[in-house]
Amino acid sequence: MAPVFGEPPAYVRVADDLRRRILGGELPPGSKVPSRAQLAAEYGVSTNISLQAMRVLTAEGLIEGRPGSGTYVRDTAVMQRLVRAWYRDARGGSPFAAETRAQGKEPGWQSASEFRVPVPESVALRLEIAVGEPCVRTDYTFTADGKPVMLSTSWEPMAVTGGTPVLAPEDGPLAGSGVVDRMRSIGHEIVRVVEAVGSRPALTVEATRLGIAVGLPVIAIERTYWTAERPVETADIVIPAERYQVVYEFPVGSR
Amino acid sequence: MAPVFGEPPAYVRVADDLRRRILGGELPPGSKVPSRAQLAAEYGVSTNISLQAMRVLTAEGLIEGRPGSGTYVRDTAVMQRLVRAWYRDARGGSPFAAETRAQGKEPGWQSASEFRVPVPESVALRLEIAVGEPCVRTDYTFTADGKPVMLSTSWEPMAVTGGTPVLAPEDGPLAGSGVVDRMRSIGHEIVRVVEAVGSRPALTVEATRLGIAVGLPVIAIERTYWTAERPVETADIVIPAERYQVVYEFPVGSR
DNA sequence: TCGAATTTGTGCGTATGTATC
DNA sequence: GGATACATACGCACAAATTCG
Repeated sequence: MAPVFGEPPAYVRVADDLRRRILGGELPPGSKVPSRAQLAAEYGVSTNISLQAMRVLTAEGLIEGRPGSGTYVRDTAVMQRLVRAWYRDARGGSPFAAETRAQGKEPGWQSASEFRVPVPESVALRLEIAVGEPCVRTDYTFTADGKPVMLSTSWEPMAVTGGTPVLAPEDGPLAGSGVVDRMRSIGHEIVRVVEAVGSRPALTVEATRLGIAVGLPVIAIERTYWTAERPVETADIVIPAERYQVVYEFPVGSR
Repeated sequence: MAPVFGEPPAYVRVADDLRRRILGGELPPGSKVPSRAQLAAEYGVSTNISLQAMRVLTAEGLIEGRPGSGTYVRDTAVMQRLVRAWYRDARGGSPFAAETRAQGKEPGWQSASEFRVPVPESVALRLEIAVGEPCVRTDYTFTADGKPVMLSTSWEPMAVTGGTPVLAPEDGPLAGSGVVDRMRSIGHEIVRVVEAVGSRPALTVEATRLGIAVGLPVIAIERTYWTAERPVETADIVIPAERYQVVYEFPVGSR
């Protein structure tokens, strides 16, 4: 049948109705979606239309096909929350550990630093330094109960930390402390943090480290710590979007 | 030809190679992608495989078909920022307008309210009310220079605003003001806001309203305003992730 | 100006392989 | 082993839009 001008294509019609049935609770999570043949009969279309409609819902993450078995409504993943409250850094210490323990999971992380790394342009702009300036780059993998939940790549100009005991975040007297404490110990008082939150498909390297499929959306946060004068640290933080929300909380009305 | 076990399907192979050519610069933004017939000849597959491969890349937002003309590599959009600073709501007024003007664009919005809507479970949990309680639901479409940039669906319990002049956000003496001002005028002092930021593929209805392809990632924010006692408003905010970052800024170190 | 060719978008029927029950 | 279901793949057809001679 040729598409009819002026109304949505058949596969969109079927997808929309299936979505309505799923979101409306008629087809709860875990339940089996009618097979292609059944859908074709129900809606008076060919099985290829059922297929196309199901592909749309699969791309939306609503359903999941299991060959030979059937197509099922995906479980509404219990969203974990990563809290980034306004008061978070005010207390010092490493934010991630406290957050994770508060949710009853055991935090952990691995990190590795590289020194005198020439800073790439995108990072140089954020740190307000010249392209190629030497920096300390530190790669983190954060885990909760042993499973990776967050990646972070941190950049600090050698001009700031060079020759100090806190040159490498994982060494020295303040190992494991947050950026705020480390910077304060060498005379840089951090007064604000800016987080730019975006979302994009996971790169191959990120997907591997996080144990997810390539191309699934991740939440990408560009975080920059500022003293009164200048940015002193910036980091690219990557979180699998499917499992996590990032929660910001701040006060209102104190004027 | 039947799929060969152990290696990726033909349409994935074609999609992967096309993606490589696009990201590698061989096919720059704006350039024309080979037609279905050309691709089929190039890769030795049927035109349906070309079609399926192109559908994958379309879903990823890399290419865009123009009927009768061809398929083109999409322009890499410039990333705009939506600022949600800690001090934002402290000043009153509508946050979106000021933010947008600050970036040199003309803000606008349409809204429509519906009354005595029984609240669905997901929203009831956030508002800490019983499922089915009557609420005012308001749908917003926010625009910058006439182009839609943000959707929002707001929920307010009738138990809070019923019988007051600010029942509908777009009517009354404080039309166009922010939630904080409207609530204060009826004796509810908002003291904090919580925003849970996630990312997921766009639903069809959202993609249509935002003018993006279905399935492209959107940033989904669940925002809830709290008085000292209870949540009084919650909203689902949807922003195309491709074009926007959401920026949070807050102070550090005042302890 | 008009019509033919091209291209995308949509839709149907069929065949085959593999997984599950 | 057989029935069912999903995933992949091909060939064909047609409508609408664009392009070009």
